[in-house]
Parts: sequence; C-alpha cells; structure tokens
Amino acid sequence: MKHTDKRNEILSAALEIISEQGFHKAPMSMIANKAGVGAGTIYIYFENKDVLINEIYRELEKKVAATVQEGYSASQPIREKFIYLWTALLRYFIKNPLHFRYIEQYHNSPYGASLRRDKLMGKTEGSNILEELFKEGVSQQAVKDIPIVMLFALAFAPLLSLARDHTLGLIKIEDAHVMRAAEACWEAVENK
Amino acid sequence: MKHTDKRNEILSAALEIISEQGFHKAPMSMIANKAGVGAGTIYIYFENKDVLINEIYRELEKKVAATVQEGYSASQPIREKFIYLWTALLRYFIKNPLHFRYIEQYHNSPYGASLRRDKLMGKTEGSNILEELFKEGVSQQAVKDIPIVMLFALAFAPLLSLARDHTLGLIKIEDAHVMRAAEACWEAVENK
Amino acid sequence: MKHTDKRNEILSAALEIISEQGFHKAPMSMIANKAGVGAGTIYIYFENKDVLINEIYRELEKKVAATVQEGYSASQPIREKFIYLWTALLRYFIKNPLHFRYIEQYHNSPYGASLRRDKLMGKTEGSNILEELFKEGVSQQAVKDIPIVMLFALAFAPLLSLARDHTLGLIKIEDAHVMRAAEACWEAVENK
Amino acid sequence: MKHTDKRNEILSAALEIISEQGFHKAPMSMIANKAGVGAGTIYIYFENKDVLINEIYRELEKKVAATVQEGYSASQPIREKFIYLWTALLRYFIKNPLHFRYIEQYHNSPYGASLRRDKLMGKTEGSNILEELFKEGVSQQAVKDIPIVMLFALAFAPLLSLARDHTLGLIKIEDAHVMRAAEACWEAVENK
DNA sequence: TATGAATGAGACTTCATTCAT
DNA sequence: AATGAATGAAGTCTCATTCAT
Repeated sequence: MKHTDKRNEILSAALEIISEQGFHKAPMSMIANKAGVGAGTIYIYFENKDVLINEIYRELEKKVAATVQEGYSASQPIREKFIYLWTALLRYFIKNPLHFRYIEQYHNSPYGASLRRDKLMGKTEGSNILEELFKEGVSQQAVKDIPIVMLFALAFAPLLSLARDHTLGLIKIEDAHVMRAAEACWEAVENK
Repeated sequence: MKHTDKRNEILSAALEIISEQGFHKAPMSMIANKAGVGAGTIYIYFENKDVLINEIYRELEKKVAATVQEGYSASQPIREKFIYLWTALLRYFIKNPLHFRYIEQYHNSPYGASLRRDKLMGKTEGSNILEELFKEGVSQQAVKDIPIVMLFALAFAPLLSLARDHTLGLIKIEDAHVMRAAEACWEAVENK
Repeated sequence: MKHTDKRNEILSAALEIISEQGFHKAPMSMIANKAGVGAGTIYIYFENKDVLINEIYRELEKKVAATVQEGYSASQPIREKFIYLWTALLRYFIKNPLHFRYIEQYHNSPYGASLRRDKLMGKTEGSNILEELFKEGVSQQAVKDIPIVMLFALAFAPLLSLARDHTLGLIKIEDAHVMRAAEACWEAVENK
Repeated sequence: MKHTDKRNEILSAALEIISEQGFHKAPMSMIANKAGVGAGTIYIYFENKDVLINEIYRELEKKVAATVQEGYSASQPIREKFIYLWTALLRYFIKNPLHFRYIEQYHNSPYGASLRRDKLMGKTEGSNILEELFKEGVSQQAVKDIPIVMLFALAFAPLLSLARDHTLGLIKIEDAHVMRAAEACWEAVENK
C-alpha cells in the first residue's frame, strides 16, 4: 500500500463516518478503525482532527467545482447558464449524498463558520462563477437589482433544501422535478 | 421559586448557552450554573440532555407558530396570506436571533435529523397553516402543481438563509428587503 | 469524608508518587488511584496537573518556612542566627525526605524553572529572612562582600547536597555532622 | 559517512535537544531529524532511549575529566591543587553551558538517580583525583576530618549552583568571582 | 424536591519502538 | 546498514449522569 493510499483510506473513512454520524460522533479511533490503520497513523497525514476535517472539505469543494464547471459554456444566455449550473449542482448532490451531507455539516459547525454556504463553487479558485453570473445578470437587467447575498438565498437555498430532503429520503427527486425547481428559482431572481 | 419557575430557568439558560456556543460546548453543569440550580436538579425536570434539547425546540416551535398566526386572516387572497406569513416569520427571526440560532442548530444536528425544517410552523400540532395554504393554492391553480416539499423548499429555504445571513451580520435586512424577498419567493411558487 | 479530606488525599498521594517516581512517571490516573478517588475527581479540586503540582509546592514552602522560623530570634548575633536557620532547615529535610525530594524535583523542572532554589524560605511571604541575614552580615562586615547569589550558593548548596545524599541513603547524617557542616558553611561566607 | 560519524551526529543532536528542552520534550524522531538520520537508525547504534541518554552522560563525563586533569600537577601543595581543579571545572561549565545543563538534568532525573553528583570527575573510571586530593588533605590535617561525601558537598555543590545561576543568566560570573568562590570553598573544607 | 461532589467512560494526541523495504 | 511509515499503549482532560445528604 502506497503512501497516498493510506491517506485516502483515512479521508474516505472520515468522510463516511462524519457524514452519517456527525462530527462529534466520529472519534478518531473509529475513523482509524474504519480506515484499517492504527490510531496514531492519522496523525502522520494530518496534524490534528481539525486539519483532517478541513482537508476533507477542501477536497470536496474541488470535486464539486470541477464537476459543475465541466460542460459549462460562458457564451450562452444568462438564463441557460443559470439553469445549467443549478441543475448540475443539484444532480451532483443527488448522486453524492455523502458529499452533500458532509458539506452541510461543515457549514453548520465551528469548522466552517467563517465560510459562506453560497461560496460553494469555485470561489477559492479565484473567480466565482456564480457571483459573476449574477453580476452579469444584474447589469443586463435580466436579474433583480438586489444585494448578491439575497440572490444567492433565493436561488440556492432551495437547492440545498431539496438536496437535504433527498438525502434524508423524504422525497425522490426526478429529472422533471430538477428542471422545474431550477426554473422556479430562476423566476425568483429574474427581473420581470 | 415555584416548580414551573425552575423549569423555565433551566430552559432559558440552556437556550441561551446552546444558541451562542453550540450543543457540544454547552455542558449540563454550565447550564445548571446559569440557571442558578444544582446540576442534579436538571434531571428532575428532564430525563436527560436529549430530552431537554428536544423540549426547548418544541417550545420554540409553539412560540413561532403563535406569533405568526397572530393577525392572520384566512379570508384574504392566497398571495396576501402568503406574503403575510412569510414576512411575519422572517421578522420574528430577526427580532429573536437566539431562537433562530437554536432552531438552525437543532435542524443541523442528530437531534433534529428526523424533523423537517418546513414543519416549522405547527405541523406537528395537527393543522399546518402553510400546508393548507399551499394545498389551497394548488387547487386554485394559483400555485405550481409540484410536490408540497418542493414548494416549501422554494418558499422558505431562502427565508432561513436570509435570517442566517442576518444573525451572522453578513447583511442588514431592511423592511424594503423583506417585502421584495417575500415577493420573489412568491414568484417562485406562483403558477404563471 | 469532607470536602477538605478528599483534596488532602489527592495532595498527599501526588506528593508521594511524584517524590518517588518523578513528574513524568506520575500519571493522574495513578494519583487518583492512590488517593482512592475517581480520575475526574482531581479536576474538581485542581484545574489541571500543573496547578496540582504548583499547589503541592506552595504548601510545602509554607510548611518549611513555618518550621524553620519557629524558634528563630532576630536579636541574636549573626553567626548564631545563621547556624540556627541552617541546621533547622537541614533537620527538616532529614525528617521529611519526601518533602525534600519533591522540592528538588520541582526546582529542576519546567514547573519551578522560574523560582530560584535559594528563595526557599519565606520569600513569598514578603521579607526573605535569609536575604535579610546576609545583607545584615555584609553591612556588619561579618560576611564576605560578594553578590548575594554567591553567598547563597556557598551557604546552601552544600545543605541541599547533603539532604539529597541522605534521602538517597548514601550517608547517615548525625547530629554532630549537622553542626560541623553548618559551621563549615559559615566559614565559607564569613569575612575573615 | 562513516559508522562513527553517524553515531556522533546522533549523540550531539540528542545532547543539544535534551539540554535545551529537557528529556521529555526530546522525542526520538526529533533527535533523528536533527541528526539527519532515520528514526530507526538510532536503534542500530543504541538499544533504546535510556541507553542513548546514559551514553551521552558517559561521554560528557570523560570530556570533563580530561579537560580538568589537563595541566594538573600532582606535585603542588594541596591548596593550590584544589584551587586549580575547582576553577578549571567551573570554567569548563561556563564555557560549555550545554554540557552543564545536560549533566544537571541527568542528575535530577531517574536516569541519573543512582549516580552521585560528586562522582563527576573520573570516579567511575577508577582513580578519582578529587577523592585522592581530599584523602591526602585529611592525612596532612590540611582538610577537615569529616566524611568524604560531606567534603564533596561543601566544596562542589556551590560550584554547581554557581554554574546553574550562570547558565540561567542570573549572574554574570567574572574571573575575580571564580577565584573568590574557589577560595571560599577551600575555607569551608580547610582544617583550621 | 434540591443539591453538587463524585464518577469513569471516552475523546484527542504523543511518541518509543518495530519492521518491511 | 539505513530508512521512516506504522503502530498502539498510555497520558491528560471533559462531561453526562448518579446518589448520599
């Protein structure tokens, strides 16, 4: 087993346990156990529990950003770009419920207290696509002229809520639903 | 001090500490201290910490429901009723940030894992005004014909997101904003 | 068992173990065990291990100072006062080898790094008898006019060395020896 | 790098770290790191940490003995020989504070519990110059007729105390001081 | 009913030592 | 001979809960 393998074992064991049980029901010993390593081994790869938790988040962020940006074309009309990103994001969360639950937990904990939920996509990589999108929309008068934070709330809070309902098994989201929800969110931010 | 007084002292001490510090930084001893009672006394009124935490939530739920229903008139048009409830709810959260923070923490924790965020207003007590409202709207074709859960997500997830941004100091929500946001949410669920 | 009793059990259990084994071979669990209390109980009386260790030292310091000053008469000639204090101190250490070993360990550890070995007697209670004694001696030209720190080294380092030899069982110090050693130390500081 | 080189790297890395940080803040991994070798390599040269620690002490002992005996002439009068050895020893410690700090730590730890501080100079290697000196002095009636251990305490405990004060920065020992202190110690053991 | 000292399981983390390469 | 990743026992401390008063 290579160096990288053990590190990955730890990361995914932690991701799984924390997603399912929450941060405070995920003792390091349990993570080590699930990863098939000794308790001390985790500390070879991660300075402490906080660092491990933050590292998982950072990796998830990258994956989400990469997935969502894949196939994104900046030259389309605003509405199409919005719908594309919105549905791609929701589909990613539906396909990866563990990732979603982890991200949610992280945002609602001291660890991610500083981060904003809506800075989810690409912000760290410099330009934030979503923010750009809204700014462009506002300047074109296609989107309501209200604070960006409000636009985020209107457009993406429902997305997260639906993703949560889905991972909790409260609803089974079908493709038609994804599209209708995306359109409804667009209507909320759209300038009419 | 009467029986009820002590119970209330405990409830509000716990509410305050948990709202500000989070569940896992709210030891029973600290709660007892702030409530001015002995550590063991808490266990006379509440079987254990979980029960206490759930009890606080239930009381908050009642207060929210009562406040929001106050002044609500079932005879108005759908849209007006929606706007009324929506703005009343957001205003309540803005006025009572501790209550909001507690509710948020509860929902994003194992304690409230089973409950749904949208069951916020009175659902558990039988009649759920919001649910009635949406059903009525759907039957009148004033509201989109999609699953109720989705309507809740579209209409109320942004509200919670805005309330959070407000309590975190990320935005200062003014009266004009409240109204515009309410209208935007209506547009999201509205059948056009 | 009263509140004070348990605290004292802990203090003397810790004193004994640390004296015999050293700080790093005195785990809290062992102390708790010897004191006949639960592991967590120690933390009711002492914030953490450091505090416990410092507290023990402070109590010993008090006892030593009290014992040595008992029967001390400031009105005697310098030489007699010196001999009195010196012999009283050595006799105390011979009678209380555990106390001596603890004090020694404390001084040679990060805990007591700031304290000086020679500030042993009464400094914390304001006036340091020994320092006064030396100053008086210098001004009377009865004692060598060299830095106080050197006087302490000349007069008291041998005392501690003898006490150590005794507690380690390397020598059996008899009364005649105590007196001869005291006189020898006086000769070292005496101005001739 | 030769066998001997690596061994020496380890010894001096350990000496430095332990002198500055103490035994319990000197993990083997840190020593290995500073020595530029793998953690496992240490165990090729030294059976375990205790052996390493004892080995360092033994090497220091040799160096001290060699340095002090250098220039020592057995044919001088007792007093001159004493003064010579005493001052040479103090000067060595002042010049090599790391060596002194290590020796001190060693003596005040379980590792050196069995050794006596006054066996410092070559005693274990058979002939002990100091012991010879005192015996000679006693037989000439130049030195007090008391147990050798006491003579050591009177003569050398102050030396170590002064060296400690110096390395801690509490005093700046000048050449004049060294001589006066040596003479004072002679007065303490001198038979008058 | 009320108390709060006492408990001990369990959390995080360190580090001497081993062993496959 | 040399390495350094891996191990897991052991250390300090927290806190929900109990029980004698």
